[in-house]
Amino acid sequence: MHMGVTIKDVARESGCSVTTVSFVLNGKDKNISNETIRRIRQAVDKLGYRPNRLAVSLVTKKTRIIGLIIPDNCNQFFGNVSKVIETYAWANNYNIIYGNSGNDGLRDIEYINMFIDRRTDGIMLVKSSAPQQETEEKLAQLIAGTEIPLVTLDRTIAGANVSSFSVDNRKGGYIAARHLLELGHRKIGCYTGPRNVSSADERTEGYKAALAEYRVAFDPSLLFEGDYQMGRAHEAFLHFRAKGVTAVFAQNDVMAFGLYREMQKAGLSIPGHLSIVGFDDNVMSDIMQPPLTTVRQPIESMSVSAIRHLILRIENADEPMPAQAFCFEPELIERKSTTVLKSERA
Amino acid sequence: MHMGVTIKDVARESGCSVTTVSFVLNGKDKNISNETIRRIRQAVDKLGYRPNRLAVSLVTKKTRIIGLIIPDNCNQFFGNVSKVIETYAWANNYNIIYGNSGNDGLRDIEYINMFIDRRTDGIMLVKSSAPQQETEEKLAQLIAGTEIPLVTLDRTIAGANVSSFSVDNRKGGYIAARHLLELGHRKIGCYTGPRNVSSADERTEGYKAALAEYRVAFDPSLLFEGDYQMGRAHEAFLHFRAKGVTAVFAQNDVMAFGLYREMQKAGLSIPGHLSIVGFDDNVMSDIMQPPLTTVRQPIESMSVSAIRHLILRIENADEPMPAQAFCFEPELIERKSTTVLKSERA
DNA sequence: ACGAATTACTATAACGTTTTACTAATCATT
DNA sequence: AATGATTAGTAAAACGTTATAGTAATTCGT
Repeated sequence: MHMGVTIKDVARESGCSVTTVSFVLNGKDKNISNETIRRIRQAVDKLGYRPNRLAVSLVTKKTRIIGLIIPDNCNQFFGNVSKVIETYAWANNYNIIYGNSGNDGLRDIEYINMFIDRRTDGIMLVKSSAPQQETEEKLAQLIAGTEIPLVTLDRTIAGANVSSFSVDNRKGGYIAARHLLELGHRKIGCYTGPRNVSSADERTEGYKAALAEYRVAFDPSLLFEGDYQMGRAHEAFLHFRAKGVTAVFAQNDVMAFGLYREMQKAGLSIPGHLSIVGFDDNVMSDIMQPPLTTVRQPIESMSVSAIRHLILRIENADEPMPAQAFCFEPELIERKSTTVLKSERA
Repeated sequence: MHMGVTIKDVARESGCSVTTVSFVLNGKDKNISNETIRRIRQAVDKLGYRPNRLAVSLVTKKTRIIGLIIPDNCNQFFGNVSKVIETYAWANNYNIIYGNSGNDGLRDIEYINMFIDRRTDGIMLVKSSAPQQETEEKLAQLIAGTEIPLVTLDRTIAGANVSSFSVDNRKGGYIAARHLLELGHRKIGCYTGPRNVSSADERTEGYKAALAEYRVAFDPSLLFEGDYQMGRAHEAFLHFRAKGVTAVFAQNDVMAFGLYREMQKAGLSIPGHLSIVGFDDNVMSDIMQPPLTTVRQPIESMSVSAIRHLILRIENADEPMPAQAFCFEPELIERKSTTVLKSERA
């Protein structure tokens, strides 16, 4: 019970050396008599001894801690990622130290340094958006310079040799836009994530590809740069109204919800006045009025694959595995927020 | 740059003892000549030395890690709590190891033991619901037996002498029910959180108090026990329909959203056919159609107070502070999901 | 000019484990 | 009866820091 019980106390209580105690506690008891084992276990129970993990880590050079960086735990998507990762880690005897970067690239770097200082066994990074060129380079350098296994999730780092796990964003953008095109829309707004964030850029690429396939000229003024949050929804709404679009592809559900709010305030109906397709398949998207048509990311399997891979790398540090980009299939979930274009605009 | 740089290397490089290096690195350099300081800093830079936090913690007996337990990071409310806590901790040079208990009381205990083993400086606990009597007692015992400062957030532990931070749930339940009563409703369903979870029980208490004040007899069959998630929404909906209630107080927003979904599926309107008031003021509640009337919890200030208090306790471990229950004011946010009772039922 | 105080350091014990290399006793083999 | 293998342990070094108690040289007060 008492806090400061050390292995020495157990040794004293059971009348043998700390070496022996350590051996039986770690299952290396081939050469220890049953009687001694019994005495030691008894002493452990009596004193309520639990090994100090700091001391263990110091000598074994393994902490069984994984560092996790996400932009913002309030965001459903990242909250979900974080939960899946922690749960899988826990089941495999790892714990998670986590940090919110707030989409500040410098924070990514600070957290990674902290993880290095704390000797975490691995790092799982969901990179911040809004990266300055310089910061991004520093990040890549920092990663290259450490031996701690690191994998990225959702967003990739330009010019870093690490394994990444993300949905096929290009394809996701493509199927979102194609869906709208098939419904007859031609003036399709694109409410993007932050520029220079791989996921957003790729979704925009896919959007363009679909336009091209349908021989619709790409009009850059139909893009509106968001931040994957709801903050700029009002400006986005104004912009799209001014441009007279009949549909918009919002690059995540949260921004789509922002548009819902603005449409409602303005007394406009979805999909009557505007068709909307989102991205993520947020839990709320099915409950919204109307239910949101969206591109589903397989968050759970992506996250599990990522953490499983990371642990694999940690535990097989000897055999070199080349960095790989793991790509997951997006899926269009058709609900009620999109409809065929009416010939006369509302 | 190289990983295994230790303080000894710095000592060698700068031509002085490790003691001296340690002193200047920790600002205890009153008695160190400027020249030596300069040489040491230079060596540190050259070698890219960063102290091993495990070793530091082992000797200082401080990890600057705080353990956080929440039921489920996917839940907006807990996700928000977790983010606020981590951000405040980070700003004060603490890091967070966190765990999802999945509302399993045994996990709470396992996590706490892990935190003890890892010598976290403090523990912030959002207790799991669904506690068995026995588990709850074990938890209280475990907490009583450790010297690590611990505070609870949102939910309190029966019979444990720890500081708690939560909204005045009783009052919250009261104002929710009173609002409905003022609108003329008399058959008011109560979609509760899990029984034996303090927050839920107290909200129900408040609901009863309001009924009493309006001289409406309390009917236990108007309660339906939920789990703060959306899972049982369908049964809840059926139950309330069968009972012919004209309004329901859902003890959190997520369950209210579940009701939204069911109402919509059934082609029924809110608040036309049913008035609903939620609890939490989830970010989505303003965006739902209709916007949800709900009882706001001041999540941010609750969480900040809790973590601030925890850190205070950690850093003033000597002066004994008695356990206190900190209570925060709920606030009714009136939106569009409630309306006056029409004399003829829909 | 002498002891006391100050300055600029350092050797070493601790923190709580794991692990390597060793010992001493018993057992089996020829 | 001597040799080798096995059994049942232990002493001590190592992990990378901090912190205590010290030393030797200089400065100061009177």
